[in-house]
Amino acid sequence: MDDTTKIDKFTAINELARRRGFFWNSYEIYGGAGGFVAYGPLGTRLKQNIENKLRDIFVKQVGILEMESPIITPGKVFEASGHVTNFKEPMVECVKCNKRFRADHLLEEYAKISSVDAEKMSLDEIQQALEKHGIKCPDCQGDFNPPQQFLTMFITTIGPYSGATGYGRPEAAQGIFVEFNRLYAMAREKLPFGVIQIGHALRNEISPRQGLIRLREFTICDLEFFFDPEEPCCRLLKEVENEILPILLCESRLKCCEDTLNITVREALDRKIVKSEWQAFFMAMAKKLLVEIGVPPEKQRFIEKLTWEKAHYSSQSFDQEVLLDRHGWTEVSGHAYRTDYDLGSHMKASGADMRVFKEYAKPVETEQLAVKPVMAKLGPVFKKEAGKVGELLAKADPQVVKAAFEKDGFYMADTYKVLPEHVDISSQKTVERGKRFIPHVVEPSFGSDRLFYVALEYAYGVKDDRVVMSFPRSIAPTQIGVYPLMNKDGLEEKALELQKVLTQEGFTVELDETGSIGRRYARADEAGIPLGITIDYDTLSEGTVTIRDRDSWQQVRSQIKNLPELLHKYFQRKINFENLGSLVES
RNA sequence: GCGGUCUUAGUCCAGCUUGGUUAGGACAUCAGGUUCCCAACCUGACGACCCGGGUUCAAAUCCCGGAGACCGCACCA
Repeated sequence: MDDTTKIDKFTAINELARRRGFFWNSYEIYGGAGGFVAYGPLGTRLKQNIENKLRDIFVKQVGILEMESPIITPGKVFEASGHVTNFKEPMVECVKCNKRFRADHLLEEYAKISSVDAEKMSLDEIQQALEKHGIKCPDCQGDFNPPQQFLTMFITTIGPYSGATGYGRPEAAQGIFVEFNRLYAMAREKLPFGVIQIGHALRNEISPRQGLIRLREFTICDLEFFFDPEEPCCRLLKEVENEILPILLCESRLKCCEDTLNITVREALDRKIVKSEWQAFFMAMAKKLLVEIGVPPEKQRFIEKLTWEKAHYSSQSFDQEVLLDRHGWTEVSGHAYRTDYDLGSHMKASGADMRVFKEYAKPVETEQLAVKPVMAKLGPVFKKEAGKVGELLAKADPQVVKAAFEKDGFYMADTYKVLPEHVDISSQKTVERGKRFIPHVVEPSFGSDRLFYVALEYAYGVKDDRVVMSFPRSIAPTQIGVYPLMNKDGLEEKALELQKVLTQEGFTVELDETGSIGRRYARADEAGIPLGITIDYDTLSEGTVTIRDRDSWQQVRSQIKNLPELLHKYFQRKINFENLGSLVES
């Protein structure tokens, strides 16, 4: 990676992206709209490859179930989940300098009202509190306008009636939670299991900036992993326990210290820095994912979220951050321990039972003394009062009743004198086969567009004044370029033939026959094509081709008939470039 | 939302101060020629003044409004 690039990478990449069709701002012909982007041919493939990498890791390797649910969501869902309350921010604006502040933050800071209390306050209450404590604009001491709510969810109407409020989902997670019962059935009613959803989400950001980093419409990858809080052990932990997690802890952050603690997954758990084994597992997997899309471990870290930074549902949160050239440390994934908050909320609001049944290893048999009123005896004695006496006896503590009989020969139920023959005191067996509980959830959540941008930035390099996009071979939007050295003598036909063969083998292949060979290599480098295969006169006479490596610009010579097998191995990372043929001396 | 800087072909930039014929260059793209293993060369083609309004005989240029971009502040569950 070239760290001495002169212009900043954000600018260079945005320019390259527009020129080569990775992505650009949407609606340009109408002047553009902030926070919306379009992906071009190269970008779409790269983004798909990154998302498929995520699928490969989580769906194929870990066995997470994938699902897809609607973006438009009935109001009730986000009322239950707490988003309608929490995605609203009370804001005040200074009449003098027009600066805007979070009203709840002002109350916390200047009136020492806790964030929990501040969140519960209505707009009127906030205004009264601001006046009562004489809070003015911290910048210019000006007065504030009345507080207003800013809702960061997109709101719409479902169907023709204005009563049916719908929201554009700000996360894909709720789409999973609301379908929990069916998904649990798909998982054959066994914990733990996870569900992932990759899809669009909408957040009406106040001012989206920074290109792909903050969008109003973006692709989110939410993975909800459900487990039994009494069995929090992660069966896959062994695979990652020695993986190093670079963590920036709350306590360091509060001291304004940026030093990360580099500890293994095992240590982080032992020292209770990460509370949940599964959360630690997913953090380790997230680190691996980023390495696979081209971000070296030393450019990654996890930052523990401070209490007031955490989402309303989260008990412990870490953000995975990647160091970017212009924006510094930037969040690419969030890891939240959502406990049973979401399922609990939906259960309460919808009335659906979202608990799971857990069978005990052995049924629990409990034997207890029970007082059973013998109504046949009670009736004649207490007449109309018999029912009431029966009730009193049923509620009484059997031990106390028994002791009273032994000591006094009778038991006083309220004012009624009960004799031993009026009741049956015997031990009763109850068998409990299991219990019902709400699973806990850990959630890794990735921003697909950010992963995409990060992949571009880390692939970006300059060699001999040429831009080379060194994507890892597993995510490169185009895998192979095929070039006839010249457009005559049958070289073109041979190239076309090879392209067809390789395409049928399942590779993404591009044929480029215009311009000098050097120009075509340069084009390919910019598009990040890892391998270039050139058809020359020796191809016609000896059946060999040259294969060029994007990053080293080295070439090897290989038999054309061996290509499919060699290339499959290369893209499966079983062999490296040097193994593709014999090195051509330059 | 505020303040600063900015917006001209696919991309990057010049022109604007001082209004005036056909808005200039580089790269990219396409066609033809030539060359043939790292952006060679020649000929040609394609292609732009962010939007709206105003001033003026005349606006890329001056004025007003809007949209968008970047930086800083604020916001980002």
